[in-house]
Amino acid sequence: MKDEHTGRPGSPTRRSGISPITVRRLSLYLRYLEELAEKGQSTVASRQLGQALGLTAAQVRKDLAYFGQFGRPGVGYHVGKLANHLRSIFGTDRISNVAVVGVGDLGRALLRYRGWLKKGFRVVGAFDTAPSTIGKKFGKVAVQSMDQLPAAVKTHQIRLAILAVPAGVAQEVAGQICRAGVQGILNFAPVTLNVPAAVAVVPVDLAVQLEQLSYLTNTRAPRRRPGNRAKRRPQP
Amino acid sequence: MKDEHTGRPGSPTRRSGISPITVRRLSLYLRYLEELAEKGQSTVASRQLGQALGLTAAQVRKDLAYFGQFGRPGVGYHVGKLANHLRSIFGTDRISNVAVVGVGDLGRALLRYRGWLKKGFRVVGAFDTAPSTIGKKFGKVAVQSMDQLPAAVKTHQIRLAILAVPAGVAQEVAGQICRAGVQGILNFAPVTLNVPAAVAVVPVDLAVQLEQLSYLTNTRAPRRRPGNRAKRRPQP
DNA sequence: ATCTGTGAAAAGATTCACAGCC
DNA sequence: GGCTGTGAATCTTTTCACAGAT
Repeated sequence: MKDEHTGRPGSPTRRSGISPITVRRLSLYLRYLEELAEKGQSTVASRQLGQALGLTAAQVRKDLAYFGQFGRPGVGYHVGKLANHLRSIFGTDRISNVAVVGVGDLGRALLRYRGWLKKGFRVVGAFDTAPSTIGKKFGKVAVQSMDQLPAAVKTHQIRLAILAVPAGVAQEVAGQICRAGVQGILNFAPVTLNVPAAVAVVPVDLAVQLEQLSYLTNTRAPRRRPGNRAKRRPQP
Repeated sequence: MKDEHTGRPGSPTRRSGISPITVRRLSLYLRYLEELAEKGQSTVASRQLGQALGLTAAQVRKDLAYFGQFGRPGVGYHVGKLANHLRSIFGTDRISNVAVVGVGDLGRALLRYRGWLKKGFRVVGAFDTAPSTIGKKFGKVAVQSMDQLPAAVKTHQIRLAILAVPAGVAQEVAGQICRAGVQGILNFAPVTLNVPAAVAVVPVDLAVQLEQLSYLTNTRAPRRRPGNRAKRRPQP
């Protein structure tokens, strides 16, 4: 690491020592741990975790060893404790308030989604410019006009914004979001945003994912022949 | 690469020589090239491409050199030709038919989205089990019952499915999709799917992305101090 | 002068393999 | 027996740097 402050291309904005790719896996661990907790399993070995997620046991151990020693040799990891530790790493051990910006079809779907709280997020505001949507309620929140965003960020302590506006206005709206004091943007618009280094962006471009998928099906064995019994395996 | 056929953990299902991480960047290149094409720019240098997407020029050249020589020294890459080549790599130079499975809020949003065609995808079917949704139309397609999926896959040559069902039934529904002959699944359900090796899966878990974002805002400089003017930079 | 393509070097991520604990 | 944590080895990805094309 040589470029701690600007977040330029070479070093994709790594502040702490944990790489983005590791953080993603940590998320998957947490998801699976929550599943285990519901089933009442209180302890889990790196082997089981890896198998469920399509990773090697060594990978799991390396990832988890990033922050101290959590496992007990001969036993494994304590499901509840490990989950809590992961949450504290993500900062989801306390609830974060979130704004949805752009209330088109996607924005509405996100507003109606009822799984946020369980994951530590609460949608406390929805914002759009279209007069036809302003005032309407989706899920539990009513749509406000964009110029109310800065005030809402302050009064509700909004940390994150979900950007679901058309590509053409995404950069401009992202600017407004940053100026309002939001710390991170989940970007559904198919453009690369330019934001101050203090603001984090995580892109979610459906077209990119579909192209990824299309590429995979394109390069795989074109057609499954009957009798060529394929083994099941967890997704990447 | 040592494990060409099973797609086990260690080798994340690499059939061709291009790594998933490279493929993702190729998608971003295409997106930006389409933008340039609209603006009428006919040629682009690795430097510009990299700058726009937050990558080094060398990275861009390496990625593009994966498939023959496309650039002209002293000039750059031809926007249109490069875009076409990328599309042919993704298999989006011809239109692929897609099914949406699970017509909740998210599924509906996806059905109404009007950007598919431009990217080479056409949603030709929607499937759900809930009697209340069957027969209803969203966007241009009417919802059918799940047991019609296999027939639809055959008659419409459906290659890909978008899975947008609740986590609890995702694995089971994924099985139906695979048995129907679909080659790839874009998985919005927050579970790791187990599918035959012949079927590709690309996961899109919103909670995972939000946790990623939350982690970044958690570990960044907690509050931007005025006067500490942050430079703008493209998102990762 | 500008820009690509590409070996070689550097950096990063994953797997191996085993000492030590339960 | 089973399991973790971790250095060392291996494999992958990125960056450097420059020859050669326009």
